[in-house]
Amino acid sequence: MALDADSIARSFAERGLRLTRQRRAVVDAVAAAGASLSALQVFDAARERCPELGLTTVYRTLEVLSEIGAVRRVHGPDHCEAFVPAGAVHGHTVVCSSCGRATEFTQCDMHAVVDAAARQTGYEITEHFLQLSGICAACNAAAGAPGPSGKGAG
Amino acid sequence: MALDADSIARSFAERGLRLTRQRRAVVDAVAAAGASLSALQVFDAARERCPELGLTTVYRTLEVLSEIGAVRRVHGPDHCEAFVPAGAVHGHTVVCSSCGRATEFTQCDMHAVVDAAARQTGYEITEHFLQLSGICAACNAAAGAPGPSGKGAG
DNA sequence: CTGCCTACTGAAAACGGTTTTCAGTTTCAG
DNA sequence: CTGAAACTGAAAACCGTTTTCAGTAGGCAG
Ligand SMILES: [Mn+2]
Ligand SMILES: [Mn+2]
Ligand SMILES: [Zn+2]
Ligand SMILES: [Zn+2]
Repeated sequence: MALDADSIARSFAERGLRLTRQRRAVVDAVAAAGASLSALQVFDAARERCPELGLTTVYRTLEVLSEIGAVRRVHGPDHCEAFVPAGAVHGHTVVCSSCGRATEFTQCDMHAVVDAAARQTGYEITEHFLQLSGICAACNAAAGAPGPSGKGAG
Repeated sequence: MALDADSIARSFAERGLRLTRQRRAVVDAVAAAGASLSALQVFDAARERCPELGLTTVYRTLEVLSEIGAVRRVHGPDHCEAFVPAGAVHGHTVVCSSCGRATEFTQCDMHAVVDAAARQTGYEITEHFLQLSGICAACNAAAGAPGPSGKGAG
């Protein structure tokens, strides 16, 4: 289930849920963000579109979006951190350790790794959770040349 | 840094930390567990060896063990969940979705996957967080048909 | 031994993100 | 219109974790 308006609307309808103005604001805020967002950041962003929105509704909506696969959670090494839009049924997230930008990737042929792990541990492996981090193209370019430094986190 | 008594003792000493009875109880509890343990579960297990142990000390000790790489955090799809002993400098965890047993694996040749992700996203990838789940050998055996002939593994 | 310094401790309080409760409000079918 | 069900935000409750604090343990110099 992707994070486009139509799919969302359909998923909500299927569950007997209404796609209210508040919920739309949350969806739009997550979709518009290029980076992963905490619940509070979603709240702040969404309130610019819908000032009377409450934090409670943000949590409730993110929960639904997570259930229908429209957003994915990002885990840091220490904490459960944030949400990112999920565009593909099976996809993973690369997070830029410099600026926080999050991008989805879908080319994850894990057969070799999964086979090796199965052989080593004796488990029958059914799922993989993979999350990469690195430097995004923009940050990489900025690091090599002087110029208008964007938003940096570091 | 592995989770054996000597390495732990050395790492603690290097940091000017004392390896007290309470801390030893925490280390032993994590090391003895075959599954991932939450802080509270560590507390319960460790108190059998050291009844006057406090929860505060468990958190403080797990923090140190995490810093020196003797334990690793396990993330669930929704939550940051638990701690597992870490035996290798670079290793990952397979968690049994049936019994919770956690096993470490080290054969994670991610070159192909990382290259594909880099090509797809334009990121320069520097780290990977990978966590597998599936069914451990014991659970697989128990779930299979009681007869010796009809065992289906996948 | 004594005294001193620092690491360490658990109980209790504080903290902070999340969930629940509650008393309305909105939406929609009939 | 009426009534049912979904939905809402504010406030309270919740709960795992961290901080505070007053005291304890242990190594070491004298
Ligand atoms: Mn994948
Ligand atoms: Mn690896
Ligand atoms: Zn970046
Ligand atoms: Zn199992």
